[in-house]
Amino acid sequence: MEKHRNDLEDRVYRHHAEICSTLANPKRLKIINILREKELSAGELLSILKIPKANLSQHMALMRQKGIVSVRREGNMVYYRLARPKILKAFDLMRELLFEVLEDQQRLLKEYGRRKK
Amino acid sequence: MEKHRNDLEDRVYRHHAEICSTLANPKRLKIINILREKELSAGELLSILKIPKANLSQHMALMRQKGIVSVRREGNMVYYRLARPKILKAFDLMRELLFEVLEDQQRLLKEYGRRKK
DNA sequence: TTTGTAGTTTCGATATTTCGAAACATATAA
DNA sequence: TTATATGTTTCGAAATATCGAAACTACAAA
Repeated sequence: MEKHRNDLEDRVYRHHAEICSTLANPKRLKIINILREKELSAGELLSILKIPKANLSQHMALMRQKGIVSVRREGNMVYYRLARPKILKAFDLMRELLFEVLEDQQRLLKEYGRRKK
Repeated sequence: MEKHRNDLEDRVYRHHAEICSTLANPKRLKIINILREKELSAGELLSILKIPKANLSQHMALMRQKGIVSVRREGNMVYYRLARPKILKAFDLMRELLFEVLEDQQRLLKEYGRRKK
């Protein structure tokens, strides 16, 4: 009864970690940022990213499965778009966090340097 | 000259991915959530988490290195705290995103079920 | 039907992450 | 000093993630 709550809590943390993992890859982040403005076909993404199409397809399959992107078929082509606006909020927030950290580290390095070794 | 911009852009995406990776683990997320309210010593975290202390130390070292937590020594003990408020914004936003995705998936399952197989 | 275009899936090799065990470090107490 | 309490680091094994190559699928045009 208490155990169940913990199991549930742990499952939530695992899902939480999974959705973070989905963002934890440079190519996928780049794809998300490219899809920021408008939906694009796989081919259009390929011409921007210059990676093998099998690899793109793998990343897109993962993001589709995790609810990050949605798909629309039109004839031969497959169009991808971000599945929800919050993806971009997450992308932007994580990048802000990154810059905060980098600035802090810069600042620390300078202070340390000022102490003449 | 154009190459350099791309290299820089790719390096930013790699760093961006790294900071996402730091959140992409259930234990670390739990630790972040526990540190939401106040700083805690390693021992206090251990008594909540019930994991081996070497393992906790590994996670804390990683988060320290990535600028997620800060440390304060006091005698024997080491106190950890979140290094910046934006960590919690990120934690909360990612969890909201998770719930949005889960709700969507639930909804899809129901709609699909209504179609009688 | 055959061919071509656009994209996906599977397989196996490599790289990265996670974690327990054991050794190590550091500060306090006896 | 020696012992104890609190953490950390290193090492190697297991689990996960990434990716290229090749086979495969879906649709359209000839």
